[in-house]
Amino acid sequence: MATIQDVAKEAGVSVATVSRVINGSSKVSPKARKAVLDAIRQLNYQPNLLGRNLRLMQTKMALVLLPTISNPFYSMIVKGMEDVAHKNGYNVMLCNTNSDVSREKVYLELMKNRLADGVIFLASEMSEEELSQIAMRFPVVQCCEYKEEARASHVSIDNKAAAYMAVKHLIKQGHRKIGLISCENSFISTKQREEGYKIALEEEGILVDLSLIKHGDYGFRSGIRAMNQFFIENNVPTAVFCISDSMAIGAIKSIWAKGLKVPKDIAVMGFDDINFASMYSPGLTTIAQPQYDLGCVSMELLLKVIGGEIIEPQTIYLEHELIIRESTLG
Amino acid sequence: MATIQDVAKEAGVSVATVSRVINGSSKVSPKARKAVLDAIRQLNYQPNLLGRNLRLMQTKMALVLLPTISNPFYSMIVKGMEDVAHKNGYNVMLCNTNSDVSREKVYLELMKNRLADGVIFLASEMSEEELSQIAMRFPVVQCCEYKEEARASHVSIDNKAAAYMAVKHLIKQGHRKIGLISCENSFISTKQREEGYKIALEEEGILVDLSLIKHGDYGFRSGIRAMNQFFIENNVPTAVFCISDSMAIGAIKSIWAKGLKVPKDIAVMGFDDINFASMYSPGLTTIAQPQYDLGCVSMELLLKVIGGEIIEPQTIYLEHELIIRESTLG
DNA sequence: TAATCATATGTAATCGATTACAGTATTGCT
DNA sequence: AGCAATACTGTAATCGATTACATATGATTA
Repeated sequence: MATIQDVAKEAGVSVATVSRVINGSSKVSPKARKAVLDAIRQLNYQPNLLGRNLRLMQTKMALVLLPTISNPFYSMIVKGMEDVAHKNGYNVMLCNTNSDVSREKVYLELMKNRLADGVIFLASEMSEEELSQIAMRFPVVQCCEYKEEARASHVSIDNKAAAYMAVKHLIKQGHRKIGLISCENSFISTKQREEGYKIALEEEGILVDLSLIKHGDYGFRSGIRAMNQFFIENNVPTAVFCISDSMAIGAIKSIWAKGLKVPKDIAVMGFDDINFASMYSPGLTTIAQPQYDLGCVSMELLLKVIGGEIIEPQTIYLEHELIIRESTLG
Repeated sequence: MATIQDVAKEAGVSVATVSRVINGSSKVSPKARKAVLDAIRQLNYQPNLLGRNLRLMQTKMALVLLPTISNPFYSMIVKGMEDVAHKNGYNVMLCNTNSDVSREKVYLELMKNRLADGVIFLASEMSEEELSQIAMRFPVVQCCEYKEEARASHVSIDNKAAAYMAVKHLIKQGHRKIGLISCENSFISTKQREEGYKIALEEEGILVDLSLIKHGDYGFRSGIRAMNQFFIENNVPTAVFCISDSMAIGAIKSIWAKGLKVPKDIAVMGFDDINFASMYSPGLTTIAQPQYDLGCVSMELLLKVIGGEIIEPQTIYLEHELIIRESTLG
């Protein structure tokens, strides 16, 4: 495997000149440039980035930690991140954490070991203190989920306003007994969506009834179970707002199992607008997040932090959108 | 940021001793070891892998190129690859290629530039010659999809046998007029699944009718369109085998739109057993690939190639499984 | 022509680790 | 005590790039 030395020798110049040709960092005579280019082609030379990165103390690599790539919600976000990164000469290293803190930490070692210049967290499970610690020493951005107290930038939608909009839509359809299928976790989005749900009800003078709030784990099966609870308790709402599309689809399956129709008997709303939301029958009414933009903006922010353009943590909210489909249109 | 030099000074030993403590490469006196360990803790030292990797000319990093992370089919495969990699001190770098050859090549540069020790391709779009070229110079494994002529190892299921099994199942259910929704692409799996379909029919003395073969692009919408074709041409099979689950779900949606029932009027089969296959109503009969194992085996193979234990390209087939659900059970 | 300046190029230090080799201290044995 | 073997440690070269600084060359001007 050819090195810069080999190229220099082949071209009859010094390594400095070869380096200058490669990086275009300063003037090189046309003759020398041609000799170097010829030698590079001749030897099929590829610069060894290990050497370069060591010298420059940078890797042009960004870590992206996400719970699982199997969640389609993340795919457009990642696409946005990648597009921005590539536009700026950066590469993205995607890391599946499986929502496991120790896995997260293993991957963070890559940054601590100088194999990445910065990190974006998607739904990290780490504590606020740990995150703050890391953010103090390295460039960090949180995307979608974030820790309120952590001294690190974040980019997300306004989940409270989005949930508020969702529930308002159900109320406008004439519903007064509205269930919520939420999750028992520590994500800020969960808390904020629950808040939005409550505020929308209260604003209409509807009492928040805790027996109408059930919990799942974002997943399809948990949506079935949560909806079943309503039937078991014989306390069935006329509309259900689920904080994930997968749970909403589970809820619909549960409703069908009782011989009821969606939305005629019970209206169902999801959250996230995963691909499948439009593929389903009935099409699922949901809240769309600007996933691609969330990814773009997060990466832009990270690159600025890496570049030292930003020191103080930033907070950026992007717009969400209500997507009305058949599952709530009586 | 502390370096090994700083640790050496703090501990009052040489860098060699520090390195030996870190790597446990040879005997170090208990006293020196303690001094080094203390200094490391004191200075919060993390070895700079850029230096180490340059010296050792390895990165303990494996590239995984996949068309898109949004395809749930890949997620368990990737999980398997990651688990095996981590067990062997390796990290995985996931790269979204968007089925774009130029993107693939950009990512391959990372390996050519010594930032990764090897690469696994999932459904590469590169030509056989290009793949062979790369496999000659670097450790390469192909997973699931592969180029027949490329001189590189591959791990996959036997797609022909799997499709054969699928169609046999439909025949056993009493179907004689069986449609195929395939794809127009150059993937070997497509070709092999079509072959399996044809052989199963011929074996039963059923003539292969080309008007019963439609093409999509793996996606949901293309499944709708393909199924619609049958209705438009007024040449509707009693069962349809789709080479992807998403197209199968599209086909079901199209069938419903005609006021027909699945499986009563038309049976539908998919391929891949994506998560959603079991979430759908009716549950989708499909062929499951051992995704996790495919990932594990691919990575094990790659590590062996990297380690020089394997020189000649290997071919490994894993077992598939027929998953029978409601969509074909009349 | 000599002095000045601009341009092109090369030498060698540097990044942070690993490790061959050499050297020193300690131990065991006779 | 003397010597060999063993255990430990340190010096310095090395990986492959970048780049500050020095130097050589040629062009320009007084």
